Amino acid sequence: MKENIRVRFAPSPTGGLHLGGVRTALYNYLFAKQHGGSFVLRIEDTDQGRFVAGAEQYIADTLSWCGIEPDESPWKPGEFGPYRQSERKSMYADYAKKLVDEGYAYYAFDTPEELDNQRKTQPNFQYNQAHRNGLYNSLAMSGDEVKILLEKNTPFVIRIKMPEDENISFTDMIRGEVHFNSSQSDDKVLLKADGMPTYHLAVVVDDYLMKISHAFRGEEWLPSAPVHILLWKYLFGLENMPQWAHLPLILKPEGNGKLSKRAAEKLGFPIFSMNWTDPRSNEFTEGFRERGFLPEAFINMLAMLGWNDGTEQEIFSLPKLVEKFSIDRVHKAGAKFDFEKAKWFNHEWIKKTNIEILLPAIENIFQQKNIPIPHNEKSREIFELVKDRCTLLTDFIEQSIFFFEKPGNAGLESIRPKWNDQKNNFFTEIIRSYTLLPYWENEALENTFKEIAAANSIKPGELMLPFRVMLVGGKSGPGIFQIAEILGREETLERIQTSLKSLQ
RNA sequence: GGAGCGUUGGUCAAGGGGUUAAGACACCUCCCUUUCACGGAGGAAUCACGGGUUCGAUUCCCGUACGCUCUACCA
Repeated sequence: MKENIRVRFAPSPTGGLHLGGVRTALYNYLFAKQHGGSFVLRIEDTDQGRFVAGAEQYIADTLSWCGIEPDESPWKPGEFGPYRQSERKSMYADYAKKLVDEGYAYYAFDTPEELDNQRKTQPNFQYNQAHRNGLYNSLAMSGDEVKILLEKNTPFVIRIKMPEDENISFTDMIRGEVHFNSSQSDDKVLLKADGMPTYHLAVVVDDYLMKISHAFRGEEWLPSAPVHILLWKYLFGLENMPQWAHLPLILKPEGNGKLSKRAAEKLGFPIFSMNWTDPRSNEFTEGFRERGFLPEAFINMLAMLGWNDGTEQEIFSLPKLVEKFSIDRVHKAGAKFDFEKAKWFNHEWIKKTNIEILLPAIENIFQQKNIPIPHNEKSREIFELVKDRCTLLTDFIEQSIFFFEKPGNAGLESIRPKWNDQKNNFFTEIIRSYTLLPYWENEALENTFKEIAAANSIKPGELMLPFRVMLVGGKSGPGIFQIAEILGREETLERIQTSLKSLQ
């Protein structure tokens, strides 16, 4: 075990941050913090052509929303910068050349078109030991030929020369021993024609230069691990290689396969942490945050997708996760994402979070919808009353809107069929009694209501629903006398009166 | 096609040679509430298949099936 724990998260900004990416970041962070180490954020923006403007900021914002603060990042450089791969460009070519000089890699002059042709004519074509001698590279030609081509500035890539039939194995922190045969992998491109490294070269060089001790990434990287292992062996020595952990994938809920934006869209749930507009297509995607998720619930839900602490506990705060997390309890198998369960986590967090803390987010939601609400004790009281019925932050609107806006007349239609003079008289009398009520308070309201009902020989049950519809406009919600109490005498009486008129 | 990885209810999962195979989400029933939620009680539902090893496999081993990932000058 290395002395200094340094865990890196190296997202590509080409597609923004999906659920899987945030979970990788989270696990990286948990592991680093738990061991008193550093969480290093490095941006893999090697592929300039597909670089998405604004993605970097988006990644920063996401992590910040989740409460995950990197110890080192492009915006908070440590001593191992720069932290943006595009700014590290000059560091890679020398290592690639060194590999060529030592016989571990070679120049390849084949154009992409030529290779495309090979793949068309040979279904399972691979640039590997079986084919490389018949291709246009420095292994298949004389040293003089190579020199001439290089002097003429012929475009080239540098490829790793995969050894023949060599056993490559390493210990994955989640999967244990994993074995590969070197003949299975093709000769991956290390340095592209534009001088930029591919991911394969870049991770290894960057992880070495940044003294990374632990590298966690998605399971999709497992098949290319042997290339990375070899590179470590050739360049820096296996003893300096970070410990690997390949995290299981997050799968889509229906059918099988990796969770994708398409799948999420089809089933109507977010896949991005926050709203995201793709600058290339202008396509807008709603995020978990705007959908009404609490960051605490978001990371809690993510953490539990592939890990648990072995007890029955499911609700964990970030500090608790740091305390309890253990990489060897992470699952090997992928987990299907379940939006219902995600909502359950949010519901639990809303219920346990103090209204004072929730208030800014709630007010924000109302503001987004252009519904003005007063910032006062009464609002707090209202939200406290409806809190337990809200699964998403956005539910606060639906659950409490009638406190802030008068309900329309539409709801009255549902009670009109059973409406009669007897009920009309009852409510007329209610208005009179409520006007005279010394204390406008829940229990007094209920008692009076029942007394008058009894005096008129009507079952209270037949009157409660009409009363509710008059005040709220719908058939559900908190206790109706509690609602009336908060609404206040004036507003309550006015709503009854308006309804009575409408029902004539 | 090849390689790697995986497989406990519909979903997330605990367990890991002998268990009535936890718990959560979702679903159903009942209670609470003169509403709807919340809450409470209960219910239905699972070890992919076939061989070993063993007194005994869901658990260990080997196959098979199925699924996923990768197989780009993308990450």
